[in-house]
Amino acid sequence: MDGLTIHQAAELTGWSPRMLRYLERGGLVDPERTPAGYRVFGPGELQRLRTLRELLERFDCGLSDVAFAARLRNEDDLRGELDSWLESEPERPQGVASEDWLDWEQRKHEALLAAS
Amino acid sequence: MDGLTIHQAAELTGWSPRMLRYLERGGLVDPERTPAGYRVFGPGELQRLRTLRELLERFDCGLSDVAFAARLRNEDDLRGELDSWLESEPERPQGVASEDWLDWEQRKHEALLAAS
DNA sequence: CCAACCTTGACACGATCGTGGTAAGGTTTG
DNA sequence: CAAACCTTACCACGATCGTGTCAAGGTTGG
Repeated sequence: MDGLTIHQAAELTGWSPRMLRYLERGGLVDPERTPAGYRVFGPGELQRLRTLRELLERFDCGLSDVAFAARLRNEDDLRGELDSWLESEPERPQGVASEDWLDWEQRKHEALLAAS
Repeated sequence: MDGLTIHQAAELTGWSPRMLRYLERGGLVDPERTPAGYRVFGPGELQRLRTLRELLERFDCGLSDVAFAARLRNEDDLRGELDSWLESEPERPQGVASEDWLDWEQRKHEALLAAS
């Protein structure tokens, strides 16, 4: 057997064995199995696991976010509809905020100061 | 004033006023304001809100998912890294599962039956 | 000026997420 | 065969999400 056990993989990637199983349930990793059902992690999987860790921390996002990004790649209609919905976002006035808005912000600050 | 108040918009879109404010906090909608700070919803925003409802139900996803999709559009490096991570996914054997895996599945069923 | 709106902020509550632990049982190895 | 692994299946717990409700106060229209 030329692969690592779940504990060894955990040791080398920084994940806990518990989390490695959780990641598998979420479809984010998919190790091979021995005939007896033991998970076997190869070098590629180790790299993916380390990179995943780095990704999550660097961009401060959750596993469900990554899982959803995976959905976006696989489900074409979801990606399409979602993309066109986001496309239609009416961008706020690109210049300075409207006088009205400034006015409102200003009043808010006054109110805050008055309250303290 | 040629826009709708938050209650009217709620009535017409199926969202609650509470949720409309929540959606705004999440950056998923961004209504104009009157000088006094009252939200003003235009026809475009109403349409977006209805479409959002439909999206969420049709694809069974959450607001945070949509918000994350928005992040993906705006943050190029996030999209890039995430995409290349997903790209590297070692696809499971495209054909039938390996004999080993089948074997394992079979044993699992036996174990389950034996337990009951 | 008063009723009926609107605003923000807070508390609350069930559901899910990310994690850990532990139990019950199969496997591998010295 | 016993120790040290592995497996799945649970219970638990804090954090966050999606929602409702309520309080305290500003705005507006009859």
